[in-house]
Amino acid sequence: MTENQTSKQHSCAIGSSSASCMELLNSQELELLDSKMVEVSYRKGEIICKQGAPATQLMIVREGLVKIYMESNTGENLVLHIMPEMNIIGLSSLFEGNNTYQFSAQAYLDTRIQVVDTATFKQLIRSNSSFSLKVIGLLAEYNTVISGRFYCLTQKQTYGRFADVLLCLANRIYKQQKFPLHLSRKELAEIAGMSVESVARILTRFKEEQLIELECKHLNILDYNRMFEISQKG
Amino acid sequence: MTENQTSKQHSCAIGSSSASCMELLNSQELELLDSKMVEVSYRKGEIICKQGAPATQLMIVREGLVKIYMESNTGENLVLHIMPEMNIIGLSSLFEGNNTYQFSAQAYLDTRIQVVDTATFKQLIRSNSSFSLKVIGLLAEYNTVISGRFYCLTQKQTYGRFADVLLCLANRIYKQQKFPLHLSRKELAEIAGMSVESVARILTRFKEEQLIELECKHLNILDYNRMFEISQKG
DNA sequence: AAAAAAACTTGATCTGCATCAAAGATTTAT
DNA sequence: ATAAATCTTTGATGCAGATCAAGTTTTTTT
Repeated sequence: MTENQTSKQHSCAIGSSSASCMELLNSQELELLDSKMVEVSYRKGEIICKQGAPATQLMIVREGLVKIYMESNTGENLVLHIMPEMNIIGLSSLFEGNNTYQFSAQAYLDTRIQVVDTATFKQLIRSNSSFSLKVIGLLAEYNTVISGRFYCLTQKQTYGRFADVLLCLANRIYKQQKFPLHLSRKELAEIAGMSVESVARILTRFKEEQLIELECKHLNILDYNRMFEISQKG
Repeated sequence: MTENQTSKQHSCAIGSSSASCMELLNSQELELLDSKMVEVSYRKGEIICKQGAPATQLMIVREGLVKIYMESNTGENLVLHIMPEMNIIGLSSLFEGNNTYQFSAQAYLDTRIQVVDTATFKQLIRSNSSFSLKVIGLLAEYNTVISGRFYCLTQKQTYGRFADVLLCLANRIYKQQKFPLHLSRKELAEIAGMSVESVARILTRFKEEQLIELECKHLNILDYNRMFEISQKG
């Protein structure tokens, strides 16, 4: 009996692929890229790009962790995506008639970014079909990530969404069941799309039920299976 | 004084671009495509592809209107996207490790679809860089559409979302302020992400306030500006 | 044309979660 | 070390919108 496919959705904001598309470029193309590219470093918390600004360049994350989010009039942000290294910010402005960023980006950690103008990037796409195919793959993956989050934040309720976030941190970022919880309650709330108070309540509940252990800023998922179950049930 | 960029978001499920990427193919490539392609017709309401099924092919919408949605265990669907002709279903399965569709597709109207296998499609991407760039543009646009909907369905409340839907129908589909309302309340509810009862209540309210007129299945937006305002305020 | 089924409307109730409020813990500044 | 500021927890309240229920209209079937 196969599990219902629809239950596989999770709100993890991080994609699973990792290979860089840059390694598909030949030396000549790399040279072009190098000559056009600028490297910029951001400190934790700094804004990398701003919703509404002209989208003339792409930003390649070389190191760090970046939050891609939409700002709302109410000051509450919607996190679309979290990007570790080897991801590209701004691919969606490669479509005609999209001359401004529809999102902002902020560094979660100290982050190193390579900036290229869209024209150069398009030139690389034209000249190298493997590169182009890889970019399509990346965009396709971003689509999948956002759709998954869309589903979870609209269909699951708070406990399921929060379980998702914990599993995402464990699986995609730290790759172990015990990990340091650098993110504040506010940041967790933002990712899970809920209020800070809800996060606090859910955490205490999870502790009570011995699903997790939380000491000296380290979170340990004690019962992975039940956590997974909660994330699935919604 | 420029308007806040964030207020420009709308939950319209339909993109704005229209040009086909097929017209960028040369005669040889078109020949290859023709030899590999199969055309299938679907009646209104029929399922075109199913979430969880192996994603081995792409479907080009040549005529009609298609709903792209995610199914949930509760039977409530999440509409990701509505595609008129010249759109491609399944581009997001062009990413490695994505071997099943993460969505279902259903014909809103009688629809004509051209089916191509992913391998052939990838071959075309490799051989024709303009085509490839256009595909990237399409994917980027889909990203934008889904992000916009994601924002609206999570940040706006029912009246704003419903105003969005009416404006989307008027602007993107019928291209006039008075249009036939073929969609049932249930379908409208699904698109706007709310219950059927809420749709009914909002419609009567809009009629009371003389924002719209609804007679013999034709909806007329009487006060476009206020409708727009409502959609913005959320 | 009558009966059955489906779609729509309207009011009443319920509920998940946000918001408000206030106390306790931790971090930062002095 | 002490004070100030920020973050976190916990309880109380409020509300948007879902669900429930029952009646009305429209469509489909026979």
